[in-house]
Amino acid sequence: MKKASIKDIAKQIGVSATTVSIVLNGQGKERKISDRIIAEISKVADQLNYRPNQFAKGLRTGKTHTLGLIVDDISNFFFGHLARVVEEEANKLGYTVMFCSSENNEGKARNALGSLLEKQMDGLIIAPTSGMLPEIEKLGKEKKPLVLIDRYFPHVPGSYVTIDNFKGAYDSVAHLVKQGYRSIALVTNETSQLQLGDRLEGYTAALTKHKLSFQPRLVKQIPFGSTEQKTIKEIESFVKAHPSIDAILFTSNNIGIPGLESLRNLRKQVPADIAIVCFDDNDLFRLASPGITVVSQPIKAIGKKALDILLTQIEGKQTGPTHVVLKPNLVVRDSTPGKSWFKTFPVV
Amino acid sequence: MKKASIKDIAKQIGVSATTVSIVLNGQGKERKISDRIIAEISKVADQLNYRPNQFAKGLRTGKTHTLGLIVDDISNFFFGHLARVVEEEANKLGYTVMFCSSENNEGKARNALGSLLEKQMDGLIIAPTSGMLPEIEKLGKEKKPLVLIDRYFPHVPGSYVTIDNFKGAYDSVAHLVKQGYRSIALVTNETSQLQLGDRLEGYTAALTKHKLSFQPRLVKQIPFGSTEQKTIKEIESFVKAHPSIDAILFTSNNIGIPGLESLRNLRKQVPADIAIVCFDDNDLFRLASPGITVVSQPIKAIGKKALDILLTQIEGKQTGPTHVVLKPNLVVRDSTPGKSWFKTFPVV
DNA sequence: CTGAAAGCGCTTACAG
DNA sequence: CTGAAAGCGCTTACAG
Repeated sequence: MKKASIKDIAKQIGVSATTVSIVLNGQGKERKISDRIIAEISKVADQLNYRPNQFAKGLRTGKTHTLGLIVDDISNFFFGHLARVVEEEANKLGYTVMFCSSENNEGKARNALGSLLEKQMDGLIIAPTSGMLPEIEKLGKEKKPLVLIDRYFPHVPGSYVTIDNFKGAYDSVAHLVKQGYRSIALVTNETSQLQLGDRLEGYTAALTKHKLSFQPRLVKQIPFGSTEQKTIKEIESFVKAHPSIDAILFTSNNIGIPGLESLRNLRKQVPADIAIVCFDDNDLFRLASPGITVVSQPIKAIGKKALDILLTQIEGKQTGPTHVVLKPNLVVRDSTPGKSWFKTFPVV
Repeated sequence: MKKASIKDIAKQIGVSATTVSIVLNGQGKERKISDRIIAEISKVADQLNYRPNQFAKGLRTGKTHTLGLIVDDISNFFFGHLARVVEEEANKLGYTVMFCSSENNEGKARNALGSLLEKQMDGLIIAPTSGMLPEIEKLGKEKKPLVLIDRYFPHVPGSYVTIDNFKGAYDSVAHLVKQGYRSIALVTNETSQLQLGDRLEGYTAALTKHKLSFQPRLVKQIPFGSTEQKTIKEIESFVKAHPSIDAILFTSNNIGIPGLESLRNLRKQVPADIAIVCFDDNDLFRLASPGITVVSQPIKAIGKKALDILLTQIEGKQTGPTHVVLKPNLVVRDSTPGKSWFKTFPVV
């Protein structure tokens, strides 16, 4: 059984393709096609299991009703959930979305972008890698509907949705200081990526503000693309090398989750030996005991907002770039109980 | 700057669209186009930032090099990681993939399928909902390249990749019995879905085999689509209503993760009060203390195998339906220590 | 060595 | 009330 086309329907009824197209697009009444023909077309379309070819349609109309989303890793909690809300909202509006994972790898990111562009996406939501700068600039010049998420390029015009990363880190450190921790380390991926750079700045600013000196040796950077095993090992040696550390701020799940394993391998107790704060919430952090204190991002709001802005652009109502910076939320749990806690409940 | 087409390139050089098409498809040498023209076409294509319109290409050739994947929920650990390996493998082979979440909701599933079909996917990988039966049958008759994952329809011909769900449940229960548990409950979603039905059968078979009577009241079914809060509440009342329960087998993450919260709300200790086994591994189960014993699925193998089969079909080398049933892996952790454990390390 | 022409499945002025 | 014709951006026999 071959796929039915509009012509097949037309032929079978003895009517023109034009008429079929009009009826199938719901303009039958409006264009005053006779009720008999409308009914017949609908019936035959059903029988033949007709499905419009969106390619042909898109070729003709220039709209594909498909959006592209490039994230670091779709299997990651933050991006997986973000993808989910983008998909859900987009579906409600009649769009479908195509996801790609960049793995923070320039080559993959470029390929993903290229293929989404060739597939004529109506618009793009991108968590860009650093190397994407030229492509993003080019897209801006071509007026391609586009919104960046999670990070952006400060000097490139264009819309984006992020959180206040500086504040997220600042608040975390302030919280740790208040709880009595004094030797606070930062473990992060490459801080060349804007949001991680901002988190580093928030960290140092909070230290300074609280009269704790910023010590570069307490900042550990782990390159993107390191395997999980390698990350675990690196964090282990880092922690071993700095026994003074009493608290760690991890700047993302893909650092913080291996980080927990490192601590376990080292038989360091959380929070008795080391307190923990991590960016981005997930099931593990929420339900583990101890629960992990996190800087939680408003995932739903980020996804919805990004989609909103993108659709405004697609509909041509654009009025210059929109910048949205949402507030992160410090969720305090048992991994940062405060040093006084240990006096009340001494660890055996 | 408007998007450049093949004609724009042709016009600028004063050559035909045919020639440009040939060269851009790398058949320049073969078709003996002069080196000068080849060079010039490549140069201009670059300058104009030419990107072939895959729609037009697909319309003409009938191939889109795009695959569709329908899963329950892309933000779920199992399906997120599955999506990731399918994406990765597909990319290597020059395909991109379009994901949709069905939420185990018939309406959404149907919409997702419809839209993937309209978008002319070359092939489909689907974790089907029960109501999809007629559509799946129809696709089979149309010879659409298709492979089902996670579950299938026993009497519908077609390829699928699953694990041995019966064995997964059977082994879990056998393990629990060996550890000394005697009142083992099953908490699951609707068992009308094949893989869950198989898990229920494995559970009852193992009980019977070990001379423990199967007690229907110890099986709790929670409908798909229940909110997380509702699921938590339902499991709470279930556990409260059956104080004899000393172990629970959860048949999936979206039951087991809320299940952990229920137990925590009830102040039930794992494993001191209740032992736990859950289908599908994830970060939480692996890193929580106690670590949760799981039936782990070989996610990579499932994804790769499904893609393999799909591509064979797409390339027309099909030789009848292929059925792959992979072995699950029982990963024993601290949530099922065995009752003797408590004698050695009494719980305070 | 290169090009004219047809066609993939649609939509859209335009005409009657 | 309905249809013929052109065209979206490509590829592919076919011809010369």
